[in-house]
Amino acid sequence: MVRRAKLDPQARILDAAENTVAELGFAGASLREIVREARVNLATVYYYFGSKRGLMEAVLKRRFGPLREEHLALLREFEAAANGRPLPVEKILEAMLLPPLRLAAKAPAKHHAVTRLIGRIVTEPNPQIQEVLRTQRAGIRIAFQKALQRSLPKAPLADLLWRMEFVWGALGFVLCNPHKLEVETHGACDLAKTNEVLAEMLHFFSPGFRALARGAATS
Amino acid sequence: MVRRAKLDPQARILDAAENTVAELGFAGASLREIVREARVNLATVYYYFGSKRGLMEAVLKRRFGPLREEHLALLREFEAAANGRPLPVEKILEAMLLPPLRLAAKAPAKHHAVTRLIGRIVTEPNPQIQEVLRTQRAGIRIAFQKALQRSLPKAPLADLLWRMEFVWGALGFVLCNPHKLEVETHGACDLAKTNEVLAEMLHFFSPGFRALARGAATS
DNA sequence: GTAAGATGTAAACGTTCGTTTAAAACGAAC
DNA sequence: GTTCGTTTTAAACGAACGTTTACATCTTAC
Repeated sequence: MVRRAKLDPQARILDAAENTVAELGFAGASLREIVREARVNLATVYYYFGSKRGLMEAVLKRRFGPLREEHLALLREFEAAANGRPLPVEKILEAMLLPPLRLAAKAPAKHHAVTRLIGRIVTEPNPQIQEVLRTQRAGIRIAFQKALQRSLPKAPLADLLWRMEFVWGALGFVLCNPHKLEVETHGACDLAKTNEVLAEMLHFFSPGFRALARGAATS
Repeated sequence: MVRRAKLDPQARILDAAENTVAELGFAGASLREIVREARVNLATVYYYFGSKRGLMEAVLKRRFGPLREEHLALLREFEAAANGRPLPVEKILEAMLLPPLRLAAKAPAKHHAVTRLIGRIVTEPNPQIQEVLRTQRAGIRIAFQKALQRSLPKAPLADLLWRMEFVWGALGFVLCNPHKLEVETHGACDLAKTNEVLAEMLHFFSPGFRALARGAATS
């Protein structure tokens, strides 16, 4: 809390906004609540960010910019190591899942703000926020789709796309409310154990993708 | 629209509230917007539902009550047909997935209100709403967990719980914004084709569960 | 020291929110 | 036709919202 005061007002506002949005959603987070937590004047938000929407965009960009880079970097790293061969689905899945999971684990134990922020976008109703997210994540979806198509050339595109959506959905769901997850499973599911979660997801999703290796699923 | 006027004010309010919540979320949906669409007076909401929260609870209960019944009925039906033998995971998954998917397909083409409502709950920030949902869905989670444990007795509980969360997450995600789904996949993913979606999910998830048949996943 | 530009603040703007009040309109019973 | 309980309505309440304005306070340069 003492160190907080040393940060620029900008950073304090962004942190407070992230926390509040994670807790109350974009519509439910009010500027007055945010500036109270950030210990700045209400007008300061407008000085730095222009409007509530501007602040929310900044909140999202601060997290999704680096996340996007990490996604792409990991994919490129794996592809470089593969020497031109198609990646196994496990590696593609790892590149999809690891960056958000790492972000989740990095967050302080009780404050899953980042995590819940990421999870929240899945169902964000506000069309303006949706648009920001869409542009922020442009390219990511396509990069992974291309990688999967190379890895499973015989798989019908529709099957691949459906399965990608399922993976994103499962990821967003567990990111969204890690505390609820932990409670309802009586501690069996702990999002903080990154490697464990990643392993669970890889073991669960890989067979489903590999079933497509020989072409369309039958029956 | 003409038929709408024949409905009780209660039903009109519930319909309007469902639409508005689906579009704007619980926090974003205002009573004044709802009563405008329902063509009733603002105070009517308080006469029938007591408060905004009461209305929201009624909106949720109207959908989740029958959904819950359908879930349990389907599970019982399959178990009756199995004559005491454990259900194959495909049947359990079908009982999990089919009721919401059917509800989604039943909705009029352009108005995916029910669908998006169900999807929205995944990340609903409001703790009060969360509590309503938790009680509404109590039992469902456990019923499917029990069925899965019977079907895959050697699978570690934690693995089963994780996988169940992934399934719920994937389902919620595709329910949440079917239109976005259709656009971003250029029409390849159409939630209205219930059988197709169900088949995709079954083919994707079953292998992941079956991999647990012989015990814990290794590596 | 002072001028100038960047940064911070207090106070108010108009709007919309959830909620309440008190009275009007209605339908069935006698 | 009057009474009584139910349903509907218009109007207002205080509070909170996003936003703007005008004014203080700093920092830096000359």
